[in-house]
Amino acid sequence: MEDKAAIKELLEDEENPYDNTMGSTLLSLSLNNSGQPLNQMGMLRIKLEEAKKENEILKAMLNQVNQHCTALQNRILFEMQQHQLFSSSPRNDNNNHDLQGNKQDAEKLPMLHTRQFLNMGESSSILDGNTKACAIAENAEKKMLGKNLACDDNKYNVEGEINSQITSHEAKSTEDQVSEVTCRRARVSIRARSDFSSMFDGCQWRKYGQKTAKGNPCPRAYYRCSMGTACPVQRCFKDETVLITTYEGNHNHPLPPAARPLASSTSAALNMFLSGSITSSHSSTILPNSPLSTISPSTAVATFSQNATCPTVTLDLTQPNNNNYLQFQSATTSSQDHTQSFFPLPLHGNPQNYSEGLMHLWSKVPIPTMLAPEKNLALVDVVSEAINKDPSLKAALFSAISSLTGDPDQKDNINNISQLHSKSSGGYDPCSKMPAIPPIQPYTKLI
DNA sequence: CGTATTTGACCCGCGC
DNA sequence: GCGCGGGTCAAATACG
Repeated sequence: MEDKAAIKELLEDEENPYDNTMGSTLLSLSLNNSGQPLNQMGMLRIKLEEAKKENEILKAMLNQVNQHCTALQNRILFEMQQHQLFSSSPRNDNNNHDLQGNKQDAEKLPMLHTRQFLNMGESSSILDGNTKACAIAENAEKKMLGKNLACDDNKYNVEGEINSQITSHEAKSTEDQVSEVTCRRARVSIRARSDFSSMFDGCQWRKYGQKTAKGNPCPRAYYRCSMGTACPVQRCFKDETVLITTYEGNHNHPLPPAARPLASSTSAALNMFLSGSITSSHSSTILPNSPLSTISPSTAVATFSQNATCPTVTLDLTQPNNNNYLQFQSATTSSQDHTQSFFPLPLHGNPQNYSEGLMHLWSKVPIPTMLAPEKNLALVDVVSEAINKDPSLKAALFSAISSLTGDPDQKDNINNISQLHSKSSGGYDPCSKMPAIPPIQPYTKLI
């Protein structure tokens, strides 16, 4: 019994890496079991190893589930859009080729941002706060790709990979490393009209400063994500008539459902940009089979800028839009150190979980009833109503989900979702639709 | 009383 | 080298 209790205690410590009591536990074991310390210690070590392996397996399973979830969200969105194109456009036959391509594109996209999401709890905690490691890894990546990309700590999935990048780089000259230390994390900037002084995106933010930028009467507020201990993600608001929200860094904790879609969309854009899919040399649409090829150009643009310090994606949602995609144009400015690219990017995620801020994104979806900004949240109801009214759409969704998950019960889930929102089609109540946010962990000040 | 926000001071990178 | 401005710190204050 005593051994079992000791093993249990050890396993509990293993499950809670932040509880640094392992040393004292081992010490007490060696004292309490002085009669047969070696045998029992050996057994405990074996069981500890087994527990570690099981933990790794569970982590991998969790990652896989997350990946499927994101892929599913994209697939649903794509199927809905495909259905809309087929039902509304007289040129359906001519678009088949495009749509096939779009399907492929839509299936590729989850790979990008899902990878970034999975990285959040793994690589960012290693790299964040270690600018040198970031710069070193970045340089190795630059060499590998042969492109002059800015720093992106999102690309390094495992610690071993990071270490190998660092090791391979150690032969570099010191002055190169110094020049790379100035590299900063990639940023995503979102411009949206809002009556609110901040943007509800599903995360908890703690304000730590405010400055009045020169030439701008409106102050700029600085926030840090307070959902995880020392989460490196930061953002600032430029509180104008158009709310500008800039994000920097990666979360080092699991995101709440409401925060995933927005982060997913923006990270996908960043990944496309940083992986070299978009360069300043592009002068036309990168995804030739995108729905954009059949739709007139949109005026909602996302600007990719790669200045001297960090790459930035700016999603401008202040312009009227007429399709499901943000229009990323591709252009090169006259400035040598500031190139811009524009690119079509599908919006990801489940509108059910979208918060107010993300509804600015969804307000750009070309659904006639979504014209009034104050009715942005009604999109959820519109979608659910569409699912309810159109059996073919529901069947398409079911087919898409089943093909991904192999779970026939997903049909019930679709029904549940659509029924849920058909019931809530009354007044607009942002609070009631705000997703549940996990308890906030105590704020830890960054050093 | 604990937590969040405010706000002036400070640090540091960058341009001239 | 110096000044400017963006970003951060931390004490004071507000709030629940």
